[in-house]
Amino acid sequence: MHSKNKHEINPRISTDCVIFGFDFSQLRVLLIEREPVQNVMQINALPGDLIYEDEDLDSAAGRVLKELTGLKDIYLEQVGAFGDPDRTSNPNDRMWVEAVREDPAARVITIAYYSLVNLNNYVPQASSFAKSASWVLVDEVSELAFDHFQIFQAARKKLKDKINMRPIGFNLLPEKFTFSQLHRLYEVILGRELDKRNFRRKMLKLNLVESLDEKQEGVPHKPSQYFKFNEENYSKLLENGFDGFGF
Amino acid sequence: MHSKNKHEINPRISTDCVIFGFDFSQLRVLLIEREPVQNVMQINALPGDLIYEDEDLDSAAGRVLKELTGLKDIYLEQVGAFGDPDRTSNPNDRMWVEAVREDPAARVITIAYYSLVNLNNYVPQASSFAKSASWVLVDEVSELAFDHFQIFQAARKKLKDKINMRPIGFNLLPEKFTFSQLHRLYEVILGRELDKRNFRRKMLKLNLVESLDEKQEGVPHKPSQYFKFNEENYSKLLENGFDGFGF
DNA sequence: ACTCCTTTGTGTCAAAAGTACACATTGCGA
DNA sequence: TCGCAATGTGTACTTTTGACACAAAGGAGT
Repeated sequence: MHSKNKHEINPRISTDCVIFGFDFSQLRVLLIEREPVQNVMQINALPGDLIYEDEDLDSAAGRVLKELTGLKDIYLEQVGAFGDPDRTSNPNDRMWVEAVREDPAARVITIAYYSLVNLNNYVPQASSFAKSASWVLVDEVSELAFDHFQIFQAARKKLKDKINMRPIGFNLLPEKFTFSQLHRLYEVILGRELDKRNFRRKMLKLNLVESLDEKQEGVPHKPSQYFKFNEENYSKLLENGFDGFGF
Repeated sequence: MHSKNKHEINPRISTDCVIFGFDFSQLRVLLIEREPVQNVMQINALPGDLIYEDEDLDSAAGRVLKELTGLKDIYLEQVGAFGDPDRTSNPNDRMWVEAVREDPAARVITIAYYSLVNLNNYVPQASSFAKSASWVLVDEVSELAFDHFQIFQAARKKLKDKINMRPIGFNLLPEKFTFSQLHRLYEVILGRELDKRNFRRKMLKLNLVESLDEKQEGVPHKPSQYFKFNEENYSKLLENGFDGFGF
């Protein structure tokens, strides 16, 4: 008749963060190694941990990320919930959970978040149960703990969809940047080449970047103009419901 | 050092379904009324309930939907996780939870799913703790239980984004349909008018619909041609990575 | 000072897609 | 047979896309 029945579960909720970092040449993702536990093979993992009782999901993700990697004030967006009952089927994962968790048998459902940041602005500092935290090239990510690889892939897809839906955010970009850097960003995320001239034309029409009276210096080639974002136009565009780039 | 600490939570996981139904003139959403509980004001809710221990999230959503409304075999897609700690702050909701749940104080985190179906193919049959289940016009949805209104809005936005990304699925459409019906579908979901001729041109170019040798009968005006979906072309399009309609 | 190297920055043209718009056709019903 | 209501169609114009190549700037090495 209603939900009072023996099937009710008693799960744990965790949150995992997929932080993409871009240094204007390559796309990386922030991974941790966990503190060693006897007999458990070292394997990379997304920064993630159980959430607290009175914490909303978004805050929990921010806190966990900070605790494990030192990164803070990052705008996180939800990827979704992941929670196969056999999420902890890998023996390594199970041993780790048994060593670390109060209730290792409990089922865990995780809410994943992602973000894209300027890699140079964030230097990860491992703490809590993270032994190390570092930026790994996305193309070199292989085995990850639990279902983290699946989560990583989902986040990557979401990032790709997103860049076509909304102009890339300010959080990512340095104060000033060159067009080539912006160009590379799009190529890396979309995973394909974009014609230089067509890219420039399209981007300029959006009026989201404007050129500064400043050029690169000390480069052994024609110096490029620096640009900055126009935050005002960006807000306007978002208000009016931006409908996609279509690169 | 690690996550063995008193903050760990002991939450419940539920799933809520936002099923949009279209009858080729209006867009509706499937809502239930819960069995009355003393002193609890009747209020609409999304069909949703706690999940079982060994159930993956997707299956749980399907099961819950079927239990409450009789609808089954509906392709559900995840909207996301919702779980403000004060989700049950409304007194009505709290009373209802106290009457119905084993552990009414437990925090609940819900994973929301959505779908779009042909309203005429699904006749809801309330059961379990649902007193009634019915299709409500989306524009007439007002107060809902818990954070269901927020979930509903998120799902609606997702649907809108989606229709621009992927051609509308077969699950929705009857065997045969007219172009006007298809046209109306897009208008209703996008919430704006689309030029009839341009819509037809664009849709035909996709090769997803083909005309049957059959016309409407008995209508007091020029009868329209019937069309059907071309499932083969649809699959092909999805494989090749369809990039959006842009209506 | 000259040459080389590397990266920047720019324009055009043809094809495709988008947008706006009006009128004849069909079949029923009165 | 006239009216009504919805279907179905084409064209002209504008905008966007996509492909494509070469001169310009500045440092580095000789």
